Amino acid sequence: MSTNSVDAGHLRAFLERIERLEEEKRAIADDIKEVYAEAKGTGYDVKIMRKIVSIRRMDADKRREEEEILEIYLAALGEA
Amino acid sequence: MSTNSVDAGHLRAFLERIERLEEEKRAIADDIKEVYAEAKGTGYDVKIMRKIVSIRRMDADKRREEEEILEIYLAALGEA
Amino acid sequence: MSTNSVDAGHLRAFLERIERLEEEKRAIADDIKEVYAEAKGTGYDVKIMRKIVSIRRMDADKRREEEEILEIYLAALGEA
Amino acid sequence: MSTNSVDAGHLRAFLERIERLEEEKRAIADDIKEVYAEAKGTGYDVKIMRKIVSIRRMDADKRREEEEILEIYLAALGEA
DNA sequence: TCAGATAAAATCGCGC
DNA sequence: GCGCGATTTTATCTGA
Repeated sequence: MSTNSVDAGHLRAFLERIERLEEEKRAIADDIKEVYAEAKGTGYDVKIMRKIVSIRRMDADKRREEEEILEIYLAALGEA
Repeated sequence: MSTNSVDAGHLRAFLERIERLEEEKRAIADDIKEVYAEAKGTGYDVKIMRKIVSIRRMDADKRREEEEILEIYLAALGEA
Repeated sequence: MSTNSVDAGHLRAFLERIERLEEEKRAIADDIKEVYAEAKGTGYDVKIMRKIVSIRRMDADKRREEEEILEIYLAALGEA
Repeated sequence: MSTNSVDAGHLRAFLERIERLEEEKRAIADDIKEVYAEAKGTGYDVKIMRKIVSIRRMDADKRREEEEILEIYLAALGEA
C-alpha cells in the first residue's frame, strides 16, 4: 500500500470524525432553539432570555478570570 | 406558592437546560478544534480540510433542499 | 481647515456613498418582490420558485468553492 | 406546443429575471462592504458607522411616515 | 490585526 | 391582521 493511500485513509478518518462532531453540534444547537421555542410558548420573552443567558455567561467568565488571577497571586506568594 | 415563584422556577429550569446544552456545544466545538490540530500535527493542511468539509456540507444541504422541494411539489399536487 | 472638519467631510462622503448603494439595493429587492408577485399572479407557486432559486444558487456556490479549493491545492503544490 | 412547455418557458423567464436581479443585489452588497472596508482603512470605526447609517435610515423612515400622515390629513381636509 | 465562520437580531412574506 | 417561520442582515468570535 502506497504512502498516499495511507494518508488518504487517515485524512478520511479525520474528516469523518469532524463531520460527526459537527452533526452533534448542530443537533445541540437545534435543541437549544427548541428550548427557546418551548419557553416562548410558555409565555417567556426569548430576547430577554437570551440576554439573561449572555449576562450569566459573562459572569461565569468573569468568575473564572478572577479565580485564575487569585491562583496566580497565590502561586506568587508561595514562591515569595 | 405564588404564581410568580412558579413562573420564576419555570424560567430558571429553561435557563438551566439552555446553559447545559450550550456547555455541551462548546465542548464539542473544542473537540473539533482538537481534531483539526491533530490532523495538522500529522501533516495535513487545515485550510484545505476546512474547504473539503465545507463542500461536503454543501452537498448534504443541497440534497436536503432537493428533498424538501420534492415534498413541496408532492403537496402541491395533492392539493391540485 | 482643521483635521476634524476634513475627517468629518470624509466620513460624510463615505456615509453618502453607502446610503446611495443601500437605496439601490432596496430598489432591486423591490424589483425581485415584484417579479415573484407577477409570477404568482400568473399561477406559479412562489414557495417552489424560491426553492428552485435557492438550489440553483447552491449549485453556483458549490462551483465557486470547488474552484477555490483547486486554487488552494495549486498554491500548496507551488509551495511544496 | 403544449400548455406545459409554454408555462415552463414562462417560469424559466421569471427565474432568470430573479437570478439576474439577485446577482445585482449581491454586487451592490459587496460594494457596500468595500466602502466600509475603505472607511476602516482610513481610520473610521465600522461599527459606529453602521449605527449612524441605521439611525439616519430610521430618521428618513420617520420623515416619510410623517409626510404620509400629513398627506392623509390634507386629503381629509380637502374632502371636508 | 484581519478575514472568515458563527450566532443573534431584524425583517419579511405567508398562512390562518 | 397577526403570529410564525424563513430569509436577510448585523454582531460577535475565532483562527491564520
